[in-house]
Amino acid sequence: MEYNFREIERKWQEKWRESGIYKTEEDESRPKFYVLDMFPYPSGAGLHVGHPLGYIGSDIYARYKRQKGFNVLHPMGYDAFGLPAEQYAIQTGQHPAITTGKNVDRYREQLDKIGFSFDWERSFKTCDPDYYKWTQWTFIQLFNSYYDNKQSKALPIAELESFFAANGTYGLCAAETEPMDFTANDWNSFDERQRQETLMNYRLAYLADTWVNWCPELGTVLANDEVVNGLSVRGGFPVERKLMKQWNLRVSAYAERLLQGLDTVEWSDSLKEIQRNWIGRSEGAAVWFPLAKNGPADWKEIYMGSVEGVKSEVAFEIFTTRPDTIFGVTFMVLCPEHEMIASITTDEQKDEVESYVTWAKNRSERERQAEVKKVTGVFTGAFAVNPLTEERIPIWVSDYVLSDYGTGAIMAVPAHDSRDFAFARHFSLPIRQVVAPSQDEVSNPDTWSESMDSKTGVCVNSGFITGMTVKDAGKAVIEKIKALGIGYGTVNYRLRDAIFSRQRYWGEPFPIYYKDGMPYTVPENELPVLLPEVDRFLPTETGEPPLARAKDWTYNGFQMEYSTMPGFAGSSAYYLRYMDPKNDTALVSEKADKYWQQVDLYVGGAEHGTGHLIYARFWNKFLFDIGVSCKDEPFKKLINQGMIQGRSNFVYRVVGTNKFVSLNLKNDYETTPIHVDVNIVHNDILDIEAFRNWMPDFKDAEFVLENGQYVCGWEVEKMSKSKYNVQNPDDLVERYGADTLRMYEMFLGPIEMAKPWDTNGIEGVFRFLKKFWKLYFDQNGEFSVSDDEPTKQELKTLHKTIKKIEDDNERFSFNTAVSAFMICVNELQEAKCCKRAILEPLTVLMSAYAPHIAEELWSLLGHEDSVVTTGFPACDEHYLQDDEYVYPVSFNGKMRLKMSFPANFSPKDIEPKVLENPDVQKWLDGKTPKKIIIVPKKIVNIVF
RNA sequence: GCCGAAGUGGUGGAAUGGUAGACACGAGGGACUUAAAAUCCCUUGCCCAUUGCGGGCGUGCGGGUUCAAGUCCCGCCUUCGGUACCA
Repeated sequence: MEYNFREIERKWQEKWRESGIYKTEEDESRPKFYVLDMFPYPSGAGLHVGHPLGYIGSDIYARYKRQKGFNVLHPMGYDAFGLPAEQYAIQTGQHPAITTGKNVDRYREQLDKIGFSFDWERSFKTCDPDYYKWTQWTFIQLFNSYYDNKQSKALPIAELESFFAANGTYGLCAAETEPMDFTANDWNSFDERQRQETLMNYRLAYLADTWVNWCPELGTVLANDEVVNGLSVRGGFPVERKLMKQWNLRVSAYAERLLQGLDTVEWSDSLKEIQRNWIGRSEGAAVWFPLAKNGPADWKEIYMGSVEGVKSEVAFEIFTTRPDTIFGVTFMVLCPEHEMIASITTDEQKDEVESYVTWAKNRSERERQAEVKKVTGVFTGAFAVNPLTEERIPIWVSDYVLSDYGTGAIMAVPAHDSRDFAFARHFSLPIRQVVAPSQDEVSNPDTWSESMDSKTGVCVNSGFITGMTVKDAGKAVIEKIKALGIGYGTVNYRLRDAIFSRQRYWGEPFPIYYKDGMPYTVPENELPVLLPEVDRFLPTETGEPPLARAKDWTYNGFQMEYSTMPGFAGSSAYYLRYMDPKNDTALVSEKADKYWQQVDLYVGGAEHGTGHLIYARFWNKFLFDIGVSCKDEPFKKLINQGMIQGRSNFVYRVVGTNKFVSLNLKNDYETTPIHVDVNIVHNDILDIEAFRNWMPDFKDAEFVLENGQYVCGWEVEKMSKSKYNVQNPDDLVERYGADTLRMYEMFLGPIEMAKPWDTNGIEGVFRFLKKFWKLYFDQNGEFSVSDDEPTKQELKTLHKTIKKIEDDNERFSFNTAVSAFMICVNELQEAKCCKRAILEPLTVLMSAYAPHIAEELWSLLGHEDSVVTTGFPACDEHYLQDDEYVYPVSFNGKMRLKMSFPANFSPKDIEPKVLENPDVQKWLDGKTPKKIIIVPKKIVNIVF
């Protein structure tokens, strides 16, 4: 019987569906294991071969874990809200829900063909109201929480209200948008509006005027991770900065926990490092620099008392990571957005400062980034006082200081910071060296070509810290400013709060309405707030988001929020929902959460390192704080499948003709390379007939062949339609079957490595499966398996394979596992082994990789049950032992000959036998060896 | 610039510090066949020798540690990913 993969795969996929064999339930009697793939955004283009790479890997692991006795949760769903469906809706008028539905059906169809063991009963889309109800619910909890820095956790906002009523802000230690200062009496006399505005400064989901990345083309704001090089990730449109009232999530409150948590998860070092950089923790000091309004004489009075006593109208708070260089400060710089600029600028400088600030604020992100090296700035005419040297220093404004990091104001130390250096040189400001490699290596900074940014060395020209190492001096300065009450040691993070509003239609509506201009939440029992219908998916004429078009978009007569939530809202807790997807009283029941705990293995692309994987961790930590999730970290182990790049093929057209010349002859002509559809090229040989039919232009093409064939060139590029290098898995499944595709995708290389997609080797895997199939059939094609006792050699082959597959599965080395199967089948074929005792366990091993063929053979072997419910075979090491072992014998490390000894020989027994060997004697040539190194079962090395 | 990962045949890639190139593709040769497909066998890192053997060189480059280095250490080069005025 032939290996008819089409029939076999159709048959078993149907059986699995009918029997619901992959349905999962909580089962206290078995240990659990949760394997999750990053769910896909169902785009119109369907799945390409890059998608299943991770899914196949996780499916193999899930099946392997089931065989090992685990109760495996392995769900799949869709990240269905998002821009492409909406852009399509704008162009065609078709509702995004319809487009999304169609795409989801197509994805499902494609996924089903590959034979995954997903529990589809747990599936959902993020745009399902039953699901986004809980996204909205979580938002309400965020709105009603603040972050307590002492306990390092989120607490109910009501507790903050009681705190204010009793203490005002005195002793408060909470994450905040900006510092506030009021007493209990103040609070108690506040009206409702003032209280709401105050609380907004602390809520974890808060509304605030925010400098945002505004993308006019998309008509929406974007988060930092959605903007690359000043262009939107989706569409590549320019992005500008704009001050807008936006919802934000106080992700920054969790910066330290997000950083610490990385030490507790099993992720790749590179991905952890990406997140650490994104969080960007830096230790340093905050220092108050007073304004020298009336000269140095009166500034000291300002400092009577504590830091709290310093009035921000007369002093600037700066952040520095180099307090040790404070004696080298020669000027200060404020960001153009700094609120004190207007009040300090002198009359003479007013016009110049105003025009600079206007210019700087209107510069687009892209312009700003393109001109990073260009130094711009303006002097305010005002001076500050360096609190340690009592010197007057000029205050400048420049856009190299960012408004949203630190305090938007810096002390400039041009000698030891490259940006300050460039600025000082450009505007001829003084540069003073305060750090040197050693006391006597001081030089004239005017002769320097760059600043000395090194954080090693000793302080010079630095008052009381002169002579100290940089490290000690930093500590000493912090002590000093603390004692003086003008500053303190502190930590700053690069991680910003996440902007949470999108002025788009196709997203979760906010459960928020406005009363007297203040936002209030819709009661939880009225969730979900359904996405309303609109006539068009565009902003209104007055520039309001599309939801403003909805009829009667109100709650009890109050206007609802017009923005919707961003894509990451729906993807931030979906892994929790899979634990209990049908629950309509909770995001996840306590019971389900206690059982499944967290994702044990998460598989997906590293491109989500600074987006989804930060947001989901934040979201989960919050849910942990409020008792919804029992684990602080959502994803215990993470595997990043490498990106699949495209492998493009080219034909070479002779310039000005319709003649195409084969790769190795092209140097004889003047040619232009043209992308050719990879689907009409096999092993780099062009299917000429198919090429002629591919495009009308090529109908009458002529060819210059080599050896009767047209050889195409190739290059690794991004997979894209325009490069004709997209391969969709359906074609391969149709041609070779799902089992071949599964094994081939694994065979390509290590799952974590980026690699070009290349079908050139798929024949080999297909041949292997045919060979595997043939082991079970005799020459006449009849199924024929013998019950004879296997030989020692056959048992060795089997158990070697069991051990190897187990090891490889555990370390996700699926490519070497496929090779191990090939070796095994080759050996069995050579031995003409068709014994049940060997083939049965092999079938079970194979079932994780090629489940359809394994099921078919399992049933032919006479089993009633399914192979996927059968346990992983045990390896008996006894069969792996050799009677005899071949030692490579080397001289001074160079291999010369091989000798075999009984496996149980000890080094002591081997040594004399080696020396007796005539070849060894020849090599020794009468000399006595200095040393003989014998590593059992490894090598004999003679040193002389 | 900074951070991270990786450089091995014509190609994808194997190698707990111990015979580098497993396994596969491709290529060349052969068997079967009227023929093709399918299948099977042999060769295949480079160079020299080739009647048989055999010998030399080889894991991006330069050093080092070791009896022994693709693997460990130091210094470079290249490629890919992340990030980028983050004070």
